[in-house]
Amino acid sequence: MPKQELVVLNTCCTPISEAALDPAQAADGAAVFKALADPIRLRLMSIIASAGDEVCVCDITPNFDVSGPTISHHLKVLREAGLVDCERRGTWVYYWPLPERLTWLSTLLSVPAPTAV
Amino acid sequence: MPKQELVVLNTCCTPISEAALDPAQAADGAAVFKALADPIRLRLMSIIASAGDEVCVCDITPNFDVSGPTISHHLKVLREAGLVDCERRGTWVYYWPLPERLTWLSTLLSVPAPTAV
DNA sequence: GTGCTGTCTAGACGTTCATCTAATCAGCAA
DNA sequence: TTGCTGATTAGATGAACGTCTAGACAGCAC
Repeated sequence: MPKQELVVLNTCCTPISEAALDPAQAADGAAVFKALADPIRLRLMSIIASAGDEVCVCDITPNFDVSGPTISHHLKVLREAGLVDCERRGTWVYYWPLPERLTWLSTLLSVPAPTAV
Repeated sequence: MPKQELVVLNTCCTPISEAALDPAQAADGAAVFKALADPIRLRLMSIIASAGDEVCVCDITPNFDVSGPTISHHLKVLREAGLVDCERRGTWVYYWPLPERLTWLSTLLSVPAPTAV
């Protein structure tokens, strides 16, 4: 696989309900959300993330009604967003999740328990 | 690890790392992520969510380099995604967050274990 | 009423995106 | 080598998106 250009990985870990983002943080976050802002990609991500193991592209594609190249394109978007990674082994290519990214987004959106104010 | 203290509220609340989404769930989720997939909207959301109170549009707009109508358009997108709501009072319009939506997304993306594997 | 301010709506314009087909690359087996 | 399969890349096309200007609307003050 060619080297992929990842968006800035770390930095922001304060929930948006606690502090507003500066423009650069917002750009980073929006870029990752954009990767999840497509029904097919979100479903791809959920399939890979829930597998508990790596998943072969050959097992993914039949679940969708779009062409193989389209799936490949969406997987590339997820890859470039740092949400998944992949490796070719022989004939097949396997994908697995990079959970740090999901955790980061989850933290970003988390809201303190709505207990007493 | 300490159980994540995120409030599980409504409808879809199984993290994608536990179960894959069906197409309908993916479409719902993607629609909300799309609302956050723009730098200006994500920053708007963070300003409103972090305010701890409602925010006047007149206090929001000066923070951005785009025109008033553009801000208005983005606020409408956030509104239609169920992320914020607003009310006109006299001359000014005030926005506040709807935290259930954020909680839902946060839960969706949460990763159960610190991924020891 | 007139005038002013704050916000939203309408329409246009250029860019970005999702999708397809066709072609290419990677690996395996005669 | 040739042939076949799985996956990605390249290029084209139509739809969706972000932004703008101009105009409309809501409310307040005079």
